[in-house]
Amino acid sequence: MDGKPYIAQRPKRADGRRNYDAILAAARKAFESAGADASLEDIASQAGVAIGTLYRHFPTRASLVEAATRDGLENLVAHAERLTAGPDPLGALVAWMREAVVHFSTFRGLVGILAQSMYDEGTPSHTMCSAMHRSGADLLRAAQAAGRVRPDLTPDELFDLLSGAAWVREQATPDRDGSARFLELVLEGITTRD
Amino acid sequence: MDGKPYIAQRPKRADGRRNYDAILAAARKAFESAGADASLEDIASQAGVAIGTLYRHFPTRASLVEAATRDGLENLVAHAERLTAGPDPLGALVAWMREAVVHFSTFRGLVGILAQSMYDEGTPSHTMCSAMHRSGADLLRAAQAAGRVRPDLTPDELFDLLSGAAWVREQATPDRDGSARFLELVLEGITTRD
DNA sequence: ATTTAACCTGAGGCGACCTCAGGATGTCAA
DNA sequence: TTGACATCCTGAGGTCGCCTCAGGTTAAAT
Repeated sequence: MDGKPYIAQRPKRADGRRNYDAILAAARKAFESAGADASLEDIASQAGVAIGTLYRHFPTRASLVEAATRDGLENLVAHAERLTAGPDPLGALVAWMREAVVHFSTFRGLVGILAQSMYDEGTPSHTMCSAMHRSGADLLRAAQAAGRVRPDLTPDELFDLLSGAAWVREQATPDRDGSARFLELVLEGITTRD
Repeated sequence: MDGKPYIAQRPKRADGRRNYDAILAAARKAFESAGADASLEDIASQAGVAIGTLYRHFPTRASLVEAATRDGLENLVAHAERLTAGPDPLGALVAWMREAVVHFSTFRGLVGILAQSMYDEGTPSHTMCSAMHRSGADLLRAAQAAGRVRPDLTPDELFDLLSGAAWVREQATPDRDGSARFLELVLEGITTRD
């Protein structure tokens, strides 16, 4: 039905690159303070650019979100690769899960977009989500092979748990952030008894 | 600063009541199919009423959501009271949790509103949320007293877990609903070892 | 029948989204 | 240096949803 999902790529011309970067910086700031549904017109004007220019580089809101979060998620995947095949599979999985929850809740509304993208190809973030899925699955498999995590837990279920934790974190206020405890309780449920 | 939160109450005049009910019915339908951010103008026109009439009865979206979900949540609270002091505290808690997750995810976006209302007085749904909080806390306390649930779990944490499960359910597609498994894993984490 | 408080209407201002025709400009090759 | 052109930028304007309010209508009480 549709073509491949649009992935924003840095433009060739100097002014294009400048504006692309300015928009991305403004978007990161705006998303962080106003959530994923921040005003695109605000972002454009904050970047010192007309609204049409923003749409030129990022035809959809999802493509802008993808570009704004790509680096962080790439780091997450890279970190997973560094952790894989370490001496402590359970510790690696747990550390990675904690980190993932933080990245998933970079700003309000992100985790919903990622959860959507995880199983919906044709979404800008789908590529990165798939990579994360693989990373998480690898770490999970290793921890299961070591007998430290219940063997019937699937990667999909792992991501449901991570997403839930990230969502709770998203809802948190400065005085009330239950996400750390949330993850702790979840870990209690998925690790095997000593 | 502000007065008490607005709680929609059925109006006195016959035409007022008629419209109030029609709006509520239209809202329930719209929320179910389009989520909590359904168009209020659509709801009004679906109810055969001008937009001003909708705003007369429900000055804010939150007040309409509250009215649309009050019955269901009242049932949930009533059910909790029926379950309290039964012979099987853990079974009661688990049954109630399952039911709560279903109610929290009646439509897309609801659980976020409820999570917000839980700790924010001055919100239409706060009253009902507090009642639920008490209900859940009672069931939790009973299960803990029976030694079936870890004693360090607080009601706030219980609601974080429930909200997380409901959010996962909200994201689910017909072919992929991990919320039941989510709850199962969570229960594994909060129940005491046999 | 009169009165009146409750109720209803819908035009209109606002902000956000998104498109597109027309103009500006960097880049590259000659 | 100078075209030539593809890339890029602009911002007016159509659409939609939110919300208000001045003016008209009506149920219900006396």
